[in-house]
Amino acid sequence: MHEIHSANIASLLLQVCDTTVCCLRDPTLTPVVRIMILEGAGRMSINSSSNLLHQQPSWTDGYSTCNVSSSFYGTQWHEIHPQYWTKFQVWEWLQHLLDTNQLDANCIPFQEFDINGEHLCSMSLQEFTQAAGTAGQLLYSNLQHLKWNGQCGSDMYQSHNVIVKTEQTDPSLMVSWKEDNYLYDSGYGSTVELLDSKTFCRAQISMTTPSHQPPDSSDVKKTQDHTPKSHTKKHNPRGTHLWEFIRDILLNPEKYPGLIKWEDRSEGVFRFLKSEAVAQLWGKKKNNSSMTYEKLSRAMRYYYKREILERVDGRRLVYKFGKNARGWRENEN
DNA sequence: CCTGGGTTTCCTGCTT
DNA sequence: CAAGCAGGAAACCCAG
Repeated sequence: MHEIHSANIASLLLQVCDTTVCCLRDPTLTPVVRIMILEGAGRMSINSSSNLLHQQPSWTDGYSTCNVSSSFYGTQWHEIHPQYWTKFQVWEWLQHLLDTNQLDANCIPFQEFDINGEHLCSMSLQEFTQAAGTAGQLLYSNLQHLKWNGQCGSDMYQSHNVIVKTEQTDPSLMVSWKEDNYLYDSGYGSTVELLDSKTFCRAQISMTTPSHQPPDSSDVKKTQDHTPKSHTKKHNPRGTHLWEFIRDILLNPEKYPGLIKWEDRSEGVFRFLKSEAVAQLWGKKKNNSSMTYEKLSRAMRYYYKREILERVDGRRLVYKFGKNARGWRENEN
């Protein structure tokens, strides 16, 4: 594996070319110039077998304040220009868009995006629409923003530029649904209403250009009147929930291979391979060095009652996602 | 300050 | 015997 974490990348680049890093940290540089610098760094890369795509330094310090937890500890997609994303980072970006907009996993066919950042950046709006339907517009718009602004504005990923109209007409039903499905709050500062996957699949998405969006007079504002501050976020005190953390490991096996594996992908059955390592990773995420699998598993067992997990009798270290766990299916319908 | 959600910690007893 | 499971109880943290 060519896993190189951001800290390693920074030190690597410092060794290779201090000036490159310094240049990249210059906030006055435009993304285009940063790309040129990166390309230069790529030409002077350490050895030809190293994968340049894994050696990108931060391309904007602005991202450092962005609390994006969908990719947890490695080089994060938002730290580098989309042009240099790996396939995995493309998927992370897609996942983040799903999370922040509370979209359902089946709204974006990940298999259509088994491509790297370079390929992604070359795609036209039409190609995005072909690949991802109505969600393609969202992807395209967001990518353009990333390509040319590279800002991690608190709302740039989110719904201020998306109108979602559903067929769900009974407000009481919607309220009921929201009460029953509070679980999938990713904690990313999502500003959209929670959407049932089935509801969303019938949804219409229409796009407006963020830069042309009047701040207070649009339908969008009426439909999605949730600035990050005003949004009444469901409780998620410490970022990603444990079950989401577990799910993300399962969905990103290349990131942390050999920790957890699917036993039955379609049924959502999975098994801990390195239980203590997962616990330590979870503890690291929570700044809790004393986390153990025993404690983690207690938290896991609490999910049974909430039907986020189902019991798997007689099998050690085996769990199964329940009906309230979302985002783990390959094709959620 | 209070409350509730989501853990975290500790524990006992049981099973593999 | 160790490791894991089950679940009660209480504490803790944090956002609303």
